[in-house]
Amino acid sequence: MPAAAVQEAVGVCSYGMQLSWDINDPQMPQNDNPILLWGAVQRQASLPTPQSSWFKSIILELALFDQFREWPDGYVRFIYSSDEKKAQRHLSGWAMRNTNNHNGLILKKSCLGVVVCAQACALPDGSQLQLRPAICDKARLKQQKKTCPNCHSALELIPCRGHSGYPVTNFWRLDGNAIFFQAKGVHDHPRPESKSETEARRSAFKRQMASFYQPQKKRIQEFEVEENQVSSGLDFSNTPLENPDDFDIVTETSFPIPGQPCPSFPNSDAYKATCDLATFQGDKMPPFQKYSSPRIYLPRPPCSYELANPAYTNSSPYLTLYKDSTSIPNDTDCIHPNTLQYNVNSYSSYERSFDFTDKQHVWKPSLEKPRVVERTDHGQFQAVATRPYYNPELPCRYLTTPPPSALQTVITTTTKVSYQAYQPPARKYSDGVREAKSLSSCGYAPEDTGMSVAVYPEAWGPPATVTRAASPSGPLPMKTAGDCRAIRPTVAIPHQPVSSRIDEAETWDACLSGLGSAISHSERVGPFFSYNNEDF
DNA sequence: ATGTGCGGGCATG
DNA sequence: CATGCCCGCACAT
Repeated sequence: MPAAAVQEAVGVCSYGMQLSWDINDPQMPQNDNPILLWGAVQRQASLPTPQSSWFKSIILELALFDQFREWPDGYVRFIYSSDEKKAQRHLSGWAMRNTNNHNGLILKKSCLGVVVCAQACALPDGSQLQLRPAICDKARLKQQKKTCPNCHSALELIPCRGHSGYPVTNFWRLDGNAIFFQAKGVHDHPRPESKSETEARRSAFKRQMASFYQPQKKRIQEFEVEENQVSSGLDFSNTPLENPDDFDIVTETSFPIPGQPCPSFPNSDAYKATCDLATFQGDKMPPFQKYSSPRIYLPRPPCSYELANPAYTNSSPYLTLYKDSTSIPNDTDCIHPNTLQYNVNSYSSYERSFDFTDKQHVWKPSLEKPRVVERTDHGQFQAVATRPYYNPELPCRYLTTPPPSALQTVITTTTKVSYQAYQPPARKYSDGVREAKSLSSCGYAPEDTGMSVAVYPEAWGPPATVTRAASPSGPLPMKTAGDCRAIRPTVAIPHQPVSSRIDEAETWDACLSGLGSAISHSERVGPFFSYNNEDF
């Protein structure tokens, strides 16, 4: 998806965030005049002419719609194209369940949180279990009766209390050719496994098991006899394993070992099947447990990692690996440096936000436990900010402008405590910011896109304040983002030195070539890039 | 079996 | 009245 990558690369925050609207507004902003829009983009961004058609189409797409975000967090708003499949399905990486808001026009979903090991046991790689809560109520109850695949202690559902004590809510609204998305609240828990990951593992698990059971029929029958004696979970410790090698379906590259870069992205059935062993404990399981290798039941790559060397540069295997096309990240979230701030602070965000880098660079397991909530005397859960509260509107070029009044009004009038007043402890905040700064200036967008694009907001040319062009007849005022120099990107190819000073013309050339290479690269590695999508 | 969306109903402030 | 949340139902995957 070149456009998504480019949108992130050029530092465009989000289209939705630059217009003032609220999901409850009777009239949603319209942007139905691409011609005028293009003119505005050209003028305000001082784009060189003529532009190639592909560039124009990308700019238009970027200007008109946001690229889908799988992990929205904070009080954010996006406007997706009504053609966006994931938006049509109201997908989210977070486990969101439908919530009746008695409004047929607006679909409301609330976050279910994340399922963790009640003992917060450390997986062999140092990470911790973060399962996706089942959306269906019955399935979720069933899920909670299971045990941790690692230590067999109980599973615990950490509810989301990120919206003034209530779960984070997401709102979806189809209006014309746009799908409006609005999120309220900041997730106060680790990310669960994404839906696509769950589905991928599930299908892979079935395939793997199908191929496994076929030649092992006789043996499986024997296993099942014993398995029935085991109540639940992955407790196969009492079952025999005649030949462990027979069950070593895990590739050597399936899991990054702490302190050791993972050589390739585990985009294989073996990998997925491995993950299934971790979390699908309710399924019929072959007796793997006896095989002591942690590879057997490790879940997905670690979720609690800290960047061991946040100031690393692109002297890493990055170039080699992306050429190899074996390790392409999938999440288009939070690409631009602005969002790094909270991603770095989010101890669970590394998994996807840095899905690329955490496989190529040395990470260290975080000692931080995922228990981000504790009960208060009132039986409520209280956030114990394992990452600081942040206002996502601020890093998104709203540092000089107040949040949209409409949103503010809605939030303050529909919650018990206004979010402006919410000030959880800002533990590690300064560290996170520092890391973010390091990251944002380290030379390239470190996480995903799988493209060779570097973003240097501070290096953008003459300030060309771009106000997102909306419909001239739009009923709502335009958000004037004073710092929004989004359409004047400086994009570099990764092998270019970060610090090299180039004049403006060269900058623009680099931009174009960078975009071009990005697109060609993204196309080249499409199948890998879409791992986290439904079409992998 | 599970995910998803819809909508009734109830409680709360 | 908005909101949160429970429930059942129908339908899709």
